Amino acid sequence: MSDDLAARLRKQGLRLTPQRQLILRAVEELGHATPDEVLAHVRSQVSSVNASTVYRTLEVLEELGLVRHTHLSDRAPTYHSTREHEHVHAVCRRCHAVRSYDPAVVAPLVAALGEDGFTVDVGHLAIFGLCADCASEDPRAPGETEASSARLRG
Amino acid sequence: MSDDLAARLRKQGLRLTPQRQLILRAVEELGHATPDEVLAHVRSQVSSVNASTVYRTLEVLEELGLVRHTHLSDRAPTYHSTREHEHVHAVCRRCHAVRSYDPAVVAPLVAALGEDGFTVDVGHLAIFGLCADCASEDPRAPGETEASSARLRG
DNA sequence: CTTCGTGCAAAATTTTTGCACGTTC
DNA sequence: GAACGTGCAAAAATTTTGCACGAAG
Repeated sequence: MSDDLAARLRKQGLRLTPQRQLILRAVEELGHATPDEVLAHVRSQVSSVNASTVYRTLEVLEELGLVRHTHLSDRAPTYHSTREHEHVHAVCRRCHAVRSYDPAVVAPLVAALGEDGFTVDVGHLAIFGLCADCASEDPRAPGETEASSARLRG
Repeated sequence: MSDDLAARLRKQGLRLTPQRQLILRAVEELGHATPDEVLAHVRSQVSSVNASTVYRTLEVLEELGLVRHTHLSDRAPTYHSTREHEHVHAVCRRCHAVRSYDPAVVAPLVAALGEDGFTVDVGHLAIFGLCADCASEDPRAPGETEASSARLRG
């Protein structure tokens, strides 16, 4: 974990700093978090950490292979630790719940595109749709988007 | 097509305007385009179209079901026409080429999550990875991100 | 003529960048 | 002590919003 961070940084001639440790830990603790959320989390522990440091650090951590990002919303990217087992994300458009699935669910997909020479980045996959709860609660016509439902609600 | 637009607009009490026609046509002609690209395309034909109109119109068109968006890059969303057959997008991290696949490739995935009550929005799916050309041209260690390769290159 | 849509300008977000200073190795 | 990292402030880039005027039905 943190040893991992220190080791990987050293191997690249980069330095171990409190910010880098805090930001990595924040990602691990939050599970899935946007740069903004990471910043807030880190700041709740230490006051003076800058947004630009978060952006720069998340980039470094991703290069080191310690975190990854996916797009779990139409907005900011969300980062997660690579210490978790690799997983596929499914996001409910309605309630925004995120469920993780075993990569096995996309094995056939990986195989199919693989025959075409395409190597799927499974960890980056974000699958949007409607979760069981939301589907039963309040069925809507298919094809509706988050935007449209927001507008119809508003 | 445009008739479709007129009809759907009318049904919602919305109005048919030249901007809406142009923007829809731009999306159809471009295949996959960001709001910015749509704006540029429209402006190449008619001078005075505003960015905010593009944003607002893409939202309306999506509500009408005439266009959809996915996230084919880490940045802006990209819109495509729903007149095309529904398809799954695979984007190469390296060369940014976008290939469309038949939804059949994700049928097992849809089935798997379906058993869990999750309804997959196939049209929104964006699969990242490495295409055949790029994989053979210049193999890299697995786990590398676009950011890291950019940095290593830079 | 009534309602809706657009352009414009300003604001709000989110992310990036340059630079001087402080820290790590 | 040399190189790297951070905070800060400013700049970019992207998207949203309020409003008055023009256009569609």
